[in-house]
Amino acid sequence: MKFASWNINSINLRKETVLNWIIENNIDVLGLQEIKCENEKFPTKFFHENGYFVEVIGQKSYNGVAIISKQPVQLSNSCLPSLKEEEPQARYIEVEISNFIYTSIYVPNGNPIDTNKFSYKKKWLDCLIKHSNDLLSFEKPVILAGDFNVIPETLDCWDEKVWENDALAIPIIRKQFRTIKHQGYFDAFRLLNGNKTEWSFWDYQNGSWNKDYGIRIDHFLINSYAADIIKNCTIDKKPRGKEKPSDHTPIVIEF
DNA sequence: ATGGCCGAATCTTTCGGA
Repeated sequence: MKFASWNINSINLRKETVLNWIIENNIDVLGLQEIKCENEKFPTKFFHENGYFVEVIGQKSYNGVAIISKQPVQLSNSCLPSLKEEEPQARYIEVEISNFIYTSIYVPNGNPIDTNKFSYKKKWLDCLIKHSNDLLSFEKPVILAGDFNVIPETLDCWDEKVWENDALAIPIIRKQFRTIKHQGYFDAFRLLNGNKTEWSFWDYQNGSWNKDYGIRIDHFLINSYAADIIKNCTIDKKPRGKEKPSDHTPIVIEF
C-alpha cells in the first residue's frame, strides 16, 4: 500500500500532473494541500472519470486539502476537533482506509513571527498535538501526512543561518513538532533514511531550485503500528524539475 | 539570500505563500 502527500499549489493548474504522477508511481492514496479552490471548483469529475475517489475540504483562493484514492475512503474528520468552532481555514482532512488512519495536513506558515499569524500557527499546532495524542488510542496504523511548515532540525535545511529566526525553524515551533513525536510518533523519513539530507520544498524565488537551496518541511509522522510495517519512505524530487511545477515535491511512504 | 516567483481574485494590482 503506497501513500503520498503533495502541496500542489493549485489543483486546477496541475490536475493532469497529479493524475500522471499517481499512475506512474502506483500511488493508492494521495493527500493534497493548497488546492486553492472551493469544493465545487475541485476537478472531482476529472478524477472520477479516471477511476479515482475524491474527498475535498476546500475554500476560496487559499489553503484547502483533499484526498485522492483508488479505493473509497471514510471521512473521519474535516477539521481539527478542538478548533472546529472557530476555524475558518481548510487545513485538515482525516480518513480511514483499509485499517489505516490517514490525514492531509496543512499547518499555517506563521510568518512574520511578530504577528497574529505566528500565534495562530502555535495555537494550530497545540490543537494538532492534542488530536494526534487522541489518535493514539486507536490500535491501528496512523499516518499524519502533509505540509507541516516545520524544518525539524539543522540538517533539514540548506543553511541554518537563513532560517534561524523564521517561523519554520524557530525553537518554540520545533519544540511543538517534537512534542508530537514524544507522544508516540516517528518521523518516517528519518526512521528509514538516517541523516540523509533531502528537501521537499524549493522557493520559486532566488533560483533556489538550481542552487539546491531547499528545505524539508513535508513529513510523515507515523505511530508504532505503522512503524511496525513500514517498507520505505522517499522524497520524489523529479516533479519539482518539470515545467510549471509546484514549489513542493511529493513525499511517498510504503507499507 | 547580490537579485531573480507564482497563484487566485479584487484582475495592468493586491495579497499570501515560505
